Amino acid sequence: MIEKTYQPADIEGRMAAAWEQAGAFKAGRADRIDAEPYTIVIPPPNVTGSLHMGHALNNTLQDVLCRFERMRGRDVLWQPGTDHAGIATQMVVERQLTERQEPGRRDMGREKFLERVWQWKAESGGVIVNQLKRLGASCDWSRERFTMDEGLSRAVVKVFVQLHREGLIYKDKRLVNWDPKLLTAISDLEVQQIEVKGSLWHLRYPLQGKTFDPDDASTFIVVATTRPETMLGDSAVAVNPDDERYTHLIGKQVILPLVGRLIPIIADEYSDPEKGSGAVKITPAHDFNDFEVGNRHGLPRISILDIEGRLALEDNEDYLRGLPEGSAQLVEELDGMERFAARKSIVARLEDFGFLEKIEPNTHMVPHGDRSGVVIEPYLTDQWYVDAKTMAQPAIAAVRSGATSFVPKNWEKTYFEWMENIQPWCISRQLWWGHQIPAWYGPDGKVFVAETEEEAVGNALGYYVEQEVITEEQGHDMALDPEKRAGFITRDEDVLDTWFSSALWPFSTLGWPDDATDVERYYPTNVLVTGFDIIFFWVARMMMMGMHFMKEVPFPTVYIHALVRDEKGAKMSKSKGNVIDPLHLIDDYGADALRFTLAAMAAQGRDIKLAPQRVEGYRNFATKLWNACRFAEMNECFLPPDFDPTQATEVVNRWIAHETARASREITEAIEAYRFNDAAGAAYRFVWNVYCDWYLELAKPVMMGEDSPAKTETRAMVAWARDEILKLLHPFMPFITEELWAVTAPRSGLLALTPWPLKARGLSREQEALIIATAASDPLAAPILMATPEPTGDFRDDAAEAEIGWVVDLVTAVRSVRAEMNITPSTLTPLVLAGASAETQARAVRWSDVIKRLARLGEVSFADRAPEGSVQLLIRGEVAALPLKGVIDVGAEQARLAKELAKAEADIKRVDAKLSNEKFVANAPEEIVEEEKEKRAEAVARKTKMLEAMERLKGAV
RNA sequence: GGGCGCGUAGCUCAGCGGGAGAGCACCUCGUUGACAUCGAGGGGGUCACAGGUUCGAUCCCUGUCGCGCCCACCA
Repeated sequence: MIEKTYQPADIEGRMAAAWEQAGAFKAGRADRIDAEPYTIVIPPPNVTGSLHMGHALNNTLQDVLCRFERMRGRDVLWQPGTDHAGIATQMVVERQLTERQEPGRRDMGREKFLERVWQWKAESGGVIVNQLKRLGASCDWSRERFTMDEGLSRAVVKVFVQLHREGLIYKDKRLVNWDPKLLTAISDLEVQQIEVKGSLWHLRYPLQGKTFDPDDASTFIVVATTRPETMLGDSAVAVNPDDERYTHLIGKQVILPLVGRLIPIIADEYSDPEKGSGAVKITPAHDFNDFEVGNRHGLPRISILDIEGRLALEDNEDYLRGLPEGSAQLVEELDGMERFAARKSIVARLEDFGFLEKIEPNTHMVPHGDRSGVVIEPYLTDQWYVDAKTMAQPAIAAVRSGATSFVPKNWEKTYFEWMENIQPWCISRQLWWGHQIPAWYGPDGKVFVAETEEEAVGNALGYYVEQEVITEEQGHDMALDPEKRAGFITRDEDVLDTWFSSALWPFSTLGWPDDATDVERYYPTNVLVTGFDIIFFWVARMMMMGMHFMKEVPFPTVYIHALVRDEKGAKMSKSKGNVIDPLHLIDDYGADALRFTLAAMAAQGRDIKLAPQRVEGYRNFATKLWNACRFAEMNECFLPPDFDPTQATEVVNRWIAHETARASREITEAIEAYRFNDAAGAAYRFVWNVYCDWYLELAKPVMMGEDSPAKTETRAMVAWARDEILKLLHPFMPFITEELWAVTAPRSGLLALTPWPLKARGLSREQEALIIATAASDPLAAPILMATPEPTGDFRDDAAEAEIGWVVDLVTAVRSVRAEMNITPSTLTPLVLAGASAETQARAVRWSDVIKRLARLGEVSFADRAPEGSVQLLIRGEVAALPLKGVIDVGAEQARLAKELAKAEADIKRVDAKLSNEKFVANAPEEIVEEEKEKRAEAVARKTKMLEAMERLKGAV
């Protein structure tokens, strides 16, 4: 029994439980052991995450594909899991500690802190998973993984060690993007360039050997900078070798103001005569470009900041080296000063001594940490890097060759652009939460990388024994006792970038490197579904790692979907307060409505501007479906087990079978091509505008009538088409369809596991017959293929389409004219078919009940000519007349006819213009020309009928 | 500075070489036996602008204007 009203919240919980209980989404089910696998790995959401609109879209699309392929009999593995999200998670837990006024991370110590994070994960890490379940995601939840699982951690270590051995991971001291708030290095991708209104300070650097005079430009050189505080670390001034203003100064020295250090004026192409003063200060330790210049000229790197971005001058050997007497005072005054305060202070001092020439307003891009939001400091440290340039080569080639392709294709350009200009990937992070780098150091800083501590320590001790740093006996003791080697062999404290483990996701989740069984069966995956915002972060890196370790692309297709924005097109963000919470939408309208909305809007573009009203509209669609099923139930529509829709005899039934097959094909082809919006649109139109608006209405008179073979057949067909609809909609609206599936008939299994409409699989008649025959003799395949008897005949029926088309046209035209003429619904108007063909007359008789009901007609009769004073309609070339003498306003009808006539004449004129154009006739394809000729004939006929109608109307006056 | 994309009905968006579509909103009518979360009918668009290609352009090409996004170390 179907409930009277559709209440999503009620059924969603029940259906989710039913799927869970049946193990419906488990990969490798016994009944599919011989089936072809279909694999998708979920883009793992952060454990700290909660479902936002992007997740909702992303997972809806994946779920549509998975449910679709599952119904087509594939062994679907949708691999779920979450990402440990290093920085984000650590921040969450640290915030929690602060809120609870507990000791901070550093006070607590690494081990304790990590315990706390795991504890937090156990308590709160499951939130997003449950939210995905609410959305209806048909993942194999029994296989849920986490990037810091034991198995995945082993994969990380193995990959690190192997890449290190191959020289593709190395340690290097160079400038990194340093986050002075989070106190860690971050990768280029985690840096956001933000436009900032700042200043350009022009500073005077006195030339050595001249007496500095602010009013005498020959005594100094002007450099322009946006970061005056870094001048403390300057080690040169660069000018362009071709810049004639400065050529005479090349090789001379300047005295660094305030500091007193002598630094050279060098010639370097980097200096752009157009920019600033044409002379630029070089600070190799605090600027990426200057670093390069410094390397070219062998300049010292003078780092003047500490990890928190404060001036660090005292005890700073690099800074103090070569400074004149008397510089101690400055060091004392400035040491420990925060960088922006230092900027002010230094500018003030420069101004005091006349070293500041001018300040110009200057808007420029300033790097910010995407997590911390603070200004990133280029900072000189030791970090681990992946040789991304080398690893990118096979990944680029794979896309070039088409082994992997992007949908839509234009994203490949973005991919190539980035991959071909890729920089070394900084993978070490000064955090605690993450995969600790498997590297150990000896007392001289030598690195030992190995998969286990045991191995690394063994190697290290062996080495130091050999080097006679320690005795064999000492080495033996240290090998056995961690305490004894403490301080001698130490492990690298740092952890890896979160994306390092994510890059392995397509194979690490399948058991690599421990167990190859699932890797063999499910790798490579079939498609990756994701947003363009993580092409670089994730897709590119999976391609690199997949190519390197699996020697095969991780996925042949990357489907890039849009980003969800708010109604005005702004990116949703908490700070803007424009976030639409998908869970609220689910509460208000149901998960099915939300899913359908997202699928319907998933046209391949850049972004989706979501208006909540859309969701309401699709909730109404679900209600419509619900009520259509109730209607079938009320009319005792059941599907007999041996029913064959292709063998129907009633025209209306043949017609709906034909239309259903057409819709199935459309939907199937659209999903196969990742045109989710087309698939959803086709389903929507079929269910509402074909099945509900016409088929059920046309079927009503038969179903309300006496029992008859026609009634029996119609009941069966109503049920058959309904079942097909439930199948076709299931990938988009799994909950409501599963519920309706269960309550509309006794079923042997879940809709989620029911075969997709077979005719829609694009198989030939012979192939289908073969499958059906195989299924009959193969018990394993039976549950999949035999659940529904498959049709034996052909669905296509042009005659039925023509006949129902006539009915639809007639009813629509009559309704339209009735509305225009303001005829009240209670007035039943007679219908006279004038000069109707035998075929039309037969149709009119067959459909008399229906057209009377739907068009509010009285008697239906035939005549040679339309009665005088009647409204005359043209239905498929023949006249249908409504004798409304006295009822209608003749003037209005005249106007209506005149309008129709004018339209017909305009049509003729337009077509004639084409057909009389020799070039058109000569150049246009034949079928187009034929089409135009047909149009002309039709328009001429229409014109004739209109003229006649006007004559008849005159007669009435 | 490079790259990508968008400007189609009041709003949100499809379409993309042969007379423009949907949902919502709007107007009129409707308690007809699944559904008022509904039904019937209707109004509303020189498809940003200007050139070009073509027999034919909303669709292809070029340019202009407006908007958005991504990448980039430019003082």
